[in-house]
Amino acid sequence: MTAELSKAYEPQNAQTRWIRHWEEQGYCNADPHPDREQHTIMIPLPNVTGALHMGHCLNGTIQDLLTRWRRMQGREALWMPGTDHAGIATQAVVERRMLEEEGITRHDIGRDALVERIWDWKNQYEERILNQLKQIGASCDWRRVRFTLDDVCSRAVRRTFFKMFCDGLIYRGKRLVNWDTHLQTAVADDEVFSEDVDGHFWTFNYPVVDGDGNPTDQKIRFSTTRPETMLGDTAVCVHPTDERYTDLIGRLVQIPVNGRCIPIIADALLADKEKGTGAVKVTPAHDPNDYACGLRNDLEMINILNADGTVNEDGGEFAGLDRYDARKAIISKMEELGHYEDVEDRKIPVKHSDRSKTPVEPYLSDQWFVRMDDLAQSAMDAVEDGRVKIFPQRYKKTYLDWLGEKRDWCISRQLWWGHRIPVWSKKVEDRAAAVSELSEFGAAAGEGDRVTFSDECSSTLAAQFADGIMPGDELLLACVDAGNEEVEARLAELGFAQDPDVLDTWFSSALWPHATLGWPNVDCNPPRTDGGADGDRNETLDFFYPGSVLVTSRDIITLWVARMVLTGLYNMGDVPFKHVYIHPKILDGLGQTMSKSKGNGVDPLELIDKYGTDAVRFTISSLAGETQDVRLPVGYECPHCDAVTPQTKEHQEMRPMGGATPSIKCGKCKKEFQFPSPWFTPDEGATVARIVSERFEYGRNFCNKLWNACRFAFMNLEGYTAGPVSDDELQMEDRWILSRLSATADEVTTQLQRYHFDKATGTIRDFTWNEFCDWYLEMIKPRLRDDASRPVAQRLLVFVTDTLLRLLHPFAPFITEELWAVLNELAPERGLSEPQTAEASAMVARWPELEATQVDPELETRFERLQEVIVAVRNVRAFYKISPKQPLKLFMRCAPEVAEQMQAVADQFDNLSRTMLEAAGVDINRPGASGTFSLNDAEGYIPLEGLIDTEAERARQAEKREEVLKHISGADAKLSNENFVNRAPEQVVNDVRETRAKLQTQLESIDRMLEELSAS
RNA sequence: GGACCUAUAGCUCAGUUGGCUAGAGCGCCACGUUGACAUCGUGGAGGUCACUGGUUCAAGUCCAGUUAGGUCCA
Repeated sequence: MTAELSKAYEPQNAQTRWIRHWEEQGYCNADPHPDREQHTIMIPLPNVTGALHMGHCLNGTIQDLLTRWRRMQGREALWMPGTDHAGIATQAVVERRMLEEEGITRHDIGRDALVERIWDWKNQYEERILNQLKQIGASCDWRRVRFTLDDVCSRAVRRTFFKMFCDGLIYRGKRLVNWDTHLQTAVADDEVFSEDVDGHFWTFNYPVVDGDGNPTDQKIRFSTTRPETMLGDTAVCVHPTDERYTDLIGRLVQIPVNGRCIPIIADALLADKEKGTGAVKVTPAHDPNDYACGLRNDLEMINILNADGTVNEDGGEFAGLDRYDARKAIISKMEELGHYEDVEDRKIPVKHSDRSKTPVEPYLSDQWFVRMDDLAQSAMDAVEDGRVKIFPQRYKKTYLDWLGEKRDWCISRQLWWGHRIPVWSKKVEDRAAAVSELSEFGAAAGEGDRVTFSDECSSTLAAQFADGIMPGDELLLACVDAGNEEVEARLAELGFAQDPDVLDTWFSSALWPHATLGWPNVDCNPPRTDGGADGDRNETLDFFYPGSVLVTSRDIITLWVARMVLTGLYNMGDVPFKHVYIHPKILDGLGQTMSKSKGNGVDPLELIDKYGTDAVRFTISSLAGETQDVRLPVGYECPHCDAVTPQTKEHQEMRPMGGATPSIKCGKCKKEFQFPSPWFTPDEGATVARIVSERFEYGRNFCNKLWNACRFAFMNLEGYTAGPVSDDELQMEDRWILSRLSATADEVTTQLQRYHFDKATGTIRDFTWNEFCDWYLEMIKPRLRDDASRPVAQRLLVFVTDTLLRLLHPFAPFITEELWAVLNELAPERGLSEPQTAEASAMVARWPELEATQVDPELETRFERLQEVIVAVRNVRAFYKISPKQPLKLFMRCAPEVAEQMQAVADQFDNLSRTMLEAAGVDINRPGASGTFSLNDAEGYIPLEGLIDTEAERARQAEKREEVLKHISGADAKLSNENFVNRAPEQVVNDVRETRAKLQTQLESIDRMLEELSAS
């Protein structure tokens, strides 16, 4: 039976079919299987703000590669999929869209309506993201898809919060945050970027007053870029050793615009004698440095802003003004009062919110915190003692440095989208009355700031007293565990109000590795399909936790990896994963990180459409090693003429202006076309360019090569029978390919274990292309045409193809399945020693573990000599422009044992270079008019009567001679250096001597040839 | 300000613990198409390993500094 494959692999069709097939067969599913080793990967949950880009594609490809590889090794391999709600990012995207398209803000529609809109957005993008993952071939257990805001994850969040609250790890406190006045929320430090803007540097003075507030004749000068903060100044600060001001320290100044008197203090950390006047105003509630200074010097902290950036009631006559209007008003007031001195233009670095792109204000507000000291320490210990290993190792430092700071974790966000903080609070008039009010939930008692409950209630409710927002106020905070809606309702009836804030997204993502497996529930989701049942333990969690490896990018080592370790240890008592592989980041052609927010993200489906999934995966894995970044220039393929326009920054930033969808003019055919962008959707029916990237031709070409190698093999399997092949039936090329195949399988396995995907990919590509295709297939062609030798050649061919497809499956799942299916038809039974029926699908085939004894270095060396001779002959042929079809004769001068080897493979000289080996031995001399070549231990002559160009040949050899001489002098320099000979390891010295000898042989044979050429 | 990374062929990148004549893919040049593959084959050209010092018998590789770029944390 023979089958003829199409001339080229058609990816799209195969992809659709196999995705469906895998899902139907349930190959991607993983269930507890106590007699098997487990392999667990938790996806670094992509957020639902937008579609995945090539960075995610790299991330996903690697996880799938590992999962498929481990599955083939017989592990119960779980890859858990899901997405992240990404609190602020998603809310910001939806709000921005809403404003752009409808001109409304969240305050126009209210909390519930906004949240509903965000759920719609989430549903849309979750679907798109999961589809993208499926299209890249992700073999996730799709039954287990989780979302950080779903019921299962929410329960884990509630339980963790409750547990931490009970353990005293959660507290409420004031903190200077980056306040986004547009979105009216705090944004984290990593959600802020700094940008230089044109600003001003004003100089003012404050009059020094006496104890009664009466002016003296002194004044103190200072400069500021934000005059409006004057309203919140609570000190003026100078350097303690600044002689200009020594006598003023401890005196008072009056703020002219509101009349408040504030002290002049000395603080070496804040004031700088060299800068400006040496004096600075201090606004602790509105500047990070001033805040620190305020804490050091116990200064009053006056908040002068409302959440929307307008001046609050503490601003007196300026109350209600926007901060920038207030700035103008204050400047003119100061001028009017005679305290204005000077202004200069200056570039000022201003922090902007990454979410709204508006300037943030440092803002003092109430926030919730997790105490990090012990938690952080536990996570540091886990990495220090190797329970968690980070690859590449250098990232260990990033992790430890960050955790080492043990900064308390601010977990509250003033948003509407996220896990609502499960705390209800009420103002307290009388502690005893407040405690007794809670007694209806179970015997309650006050103990310091904490309220304790009797046992039956302690798993439901926890409470503590805390300071309220206004000075002197006291609050009772009640935290409720999940699943106690009746308690929540009753608290509301008692006048308790739930905290309006939501939790930081990372709080829920930190729980991902155990929450997705069902913690703290005992029933697992989905239910077991193997007839087993979970009893009072969650077997799924028990079996799959802890995970094997986390695959992620370096920028979230601190945000996420560290926190997962810490919550894993806290909730589960064990680390969430044993290994962390940090992969390179994908940069665009301009060297910037590819990101959802920059608009330079390339949808992998674009490239998959052009090159096929396997090509994209293969290329991507060839890029993933220990390096930090990978540059991926892309271009737009003109839909009219196919010319490629490289993507520029302008393209990335183009947005619809005045309603018109942006387009690009092709440089070649001058026609316009639209293009895909994260910022907008091209017009219906418009001609849209495809995104392409030359780099993926690497993978596409490889797939084509593999396809055609198999096509060739399949065309030659007519009459194939399975059967054992004994050692003495093997030809030299068979032994060689088996040796190389074993070495390759071993190397690929080793490199995968090390997370060196680039090397694994390179190894298997080199084998396939440079060894299997270039040499082995060529060498067995004559045998496949010959009835007597065909059966064994076919068995070898089938065996090597089979092994190759297994090795390639994790890298290129679709094409290998496609080829595997055909191979199964043509040669269902295969194997060299004991042929067996092959597995139904490559995905569930066993990973090759070949005998190391098949690696035969001595044979490989002999084979290399054969290759060298053939290349040398081809070289001569090319040099003299002799047609590949014209037969040549070859004479070789070499040692007897080499001659013997050459004679043994003489057929292959004919097969591979159309050359008859006429004679070989020590006494061979150059026939007249011959082309020549010299190798380390042999020289060859090819009679070229009538074709030889003596001058050209002499020049060619002379050039070669120069090169050899250069290397000889290099070797001589070493060998004549006594220090080298005496101090370098013997092995190294011997190697150089050996090289020197080979070079000498080469030189001698070149000289002899030159001599003969001169004679002829 | 602190930390990490990168700089090797025209382009994108490999190059273990220092040690044989620094490699690959793409691109380029020449030749080649009736039998697996032009998404290909054969052959070839192309590099002062960013710069300056240092350590060493020996440096692309180690150390210090400089320059340029990227990133994280303040």
